[in-house]
Amino acid sequence: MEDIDYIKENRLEDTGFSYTLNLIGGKYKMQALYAISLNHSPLRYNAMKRLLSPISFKSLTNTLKDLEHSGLIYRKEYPQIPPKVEYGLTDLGKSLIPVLDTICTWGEKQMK
Amino acid sequence: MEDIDYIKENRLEDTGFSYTLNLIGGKYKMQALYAISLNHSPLRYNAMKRLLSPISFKSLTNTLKDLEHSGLIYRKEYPQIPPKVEYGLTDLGKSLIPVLDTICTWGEKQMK
DNA sequence: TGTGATACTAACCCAAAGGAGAGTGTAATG
DNA sequence: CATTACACTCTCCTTTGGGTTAGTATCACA
Repeated sequence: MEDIDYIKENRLEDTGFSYTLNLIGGKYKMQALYAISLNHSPLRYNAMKRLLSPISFKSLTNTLKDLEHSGLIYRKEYPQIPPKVEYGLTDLGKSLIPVLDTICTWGEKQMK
Repeated sequence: MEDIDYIKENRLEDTGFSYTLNLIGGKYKMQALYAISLNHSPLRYNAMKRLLSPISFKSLTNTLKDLEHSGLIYRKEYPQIPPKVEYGLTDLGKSLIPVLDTICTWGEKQMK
């Protein structure tokens, strides 16, 4: 009984659930990924900012950094002036899109 | 161009995406739903607390209230002493389980 | 007799998330 | 000659989420 409770307690924290949410939980992470996906090609910083409006510089930068560190997006810098930076989905990031789709689809069904 | 940008800006906020996340975004909401689902029957308050440990009373209460107001779970009170209250999935809540499954499954795949 | 189980609520506090606004350097555009 | 665009960074401020602790009423059990 004690044992079972103990195991159960730790169960939920160890599901793929928390793992996934650690990567894409947060206010804008899923939206950022989805925005790139909908665009069918990499997005530049300011384009992202407009799409995720009313996101702030700070949040956008943090969001992109987190997603990059998680390996879900890549950052490509072009040595130009004025600067140009593109953010695109990695293979890992692409593998998440079906998941995001189910979230989006469920919501759309309920909205009407 | 202006028009397109304007439309695109508002797009992401109006997707089913944000709708869904407003309902199940947050630290424990998905876990709470998933816990009930895994249990295959309604859960009592303290049982939930143990499963979602280390959740606090306050967070659990808020989580349950929000989910109830969203129509994803129901609350059934038995007029007993000591009190007994059960929380179960509504049909709407059940319809979300497949979505939660995809999130969980993706995470499990990546964890190994 | 007193301890624990039940399902909470209320008051207070803290840390982290997020927003606002200014600044950077260069180059094309009006 | 001034403005705009680009991709940010930095500092300060506010908001929010969540934790901690204490307390409630009643009954069963040791």
